Amino acid sequence: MGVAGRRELEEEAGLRNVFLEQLYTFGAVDRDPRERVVSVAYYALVKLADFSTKAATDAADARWFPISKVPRLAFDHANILATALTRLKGKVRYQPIGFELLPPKFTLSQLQHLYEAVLETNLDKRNFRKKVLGFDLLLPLKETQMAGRHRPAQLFRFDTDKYAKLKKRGFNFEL
Amino acid sequence: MGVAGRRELEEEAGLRNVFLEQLYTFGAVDRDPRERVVSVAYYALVKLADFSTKAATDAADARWFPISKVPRLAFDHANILATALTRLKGKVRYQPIGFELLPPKFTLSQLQHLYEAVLETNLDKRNFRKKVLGFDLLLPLKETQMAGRHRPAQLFRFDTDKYAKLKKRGFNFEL
DNA sequence: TCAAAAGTGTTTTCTGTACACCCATGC
DNA sequence: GCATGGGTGTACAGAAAACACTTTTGA
Repeated sequence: MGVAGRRELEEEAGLRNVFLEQLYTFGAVDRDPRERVVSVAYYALVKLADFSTKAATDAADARWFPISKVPRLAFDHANILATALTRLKGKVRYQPIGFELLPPKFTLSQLQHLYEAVLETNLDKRNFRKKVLGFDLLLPLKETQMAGRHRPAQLFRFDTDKYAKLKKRGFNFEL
Repeated sequence: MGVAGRRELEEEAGLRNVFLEQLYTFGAVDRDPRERVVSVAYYALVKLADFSTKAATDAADARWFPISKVPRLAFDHANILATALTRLKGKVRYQPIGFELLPPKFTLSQLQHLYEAVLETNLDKRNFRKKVLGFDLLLPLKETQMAGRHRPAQLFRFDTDKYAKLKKRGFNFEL
């Protein structure tokens, strides 16, 4: 499923291997029922780095907005966006999709900031680390990341194989 | 949304006021792509009592199966059913949809059996009652139900108004 | 009086949350 | 040496889980 959407994304925006999920199918009831438009909406999670390089050049009219600054949208598009955000907030709590939005190597702080942004809350650093490391899905690398004049941060990568196995066994992640 | 599906249900099966939710939109990729069939699937929760009376007469070819005994289904229908079951199991945990499947007056044991069936587990009687009554969404009636040679059971009804209000405030139910 | 389901509290374990200080680095 | 974000452990409270006996009825 979502094959067409995936191909679209790939051809139009040059993005592959992104998290892509069907959102909802919207039927515009308020228009002429004989000429009814039905939109099967998908949403994707795209790393900002990927987007700004490849996609920005290929799909010239695509743009990037912070949630708080999205302009007025045509038709029911605002509604669709709202649906997507609600879904994302719900989904992020029991499925570790946060990792889709980070580069392959990332620090725990980056991950935390991401979750804080999506959930629109603040999280306790120690508790966050405790919990997320407790899932045993993050592999510490031998590298660190130096960014600014402070202690370098440990880099991790997400263990997709392990995650796939646990998911098959009906494992439950709750952040 | 789901207006058409609701009308269908009402006209074809004579069922109204049932819980109806969009499930997923299935595109049959494996058929000829130019003559592609796209199915927007919905699922509904129907009280067995309603179904066997009204619906059974109107929609003559509709039948009722226990999950374990559903016959082989055509096309991708088995896949659709599996999707619905997964969704139901997930949904039942944070939204009290169990009540949709019971008559207006019901006992706590009935409710518990329902949850056990859907979740495919056993639940502790005392813990279940404690939790479910803790939500303060069940109103005890002055009636009891006698069914068999044992102590009669207290009947309850679900407080839909209160639920609607709590839901608006972003309340979180977790069973 | 027996079988069968209804009903009821307490203890223990686990999970979530709050909270403060040292560390490594660049300037 | 100081500013900045990285990194760590413990104590407390509330939630979840385990657990066994009495009650009411029909036969």
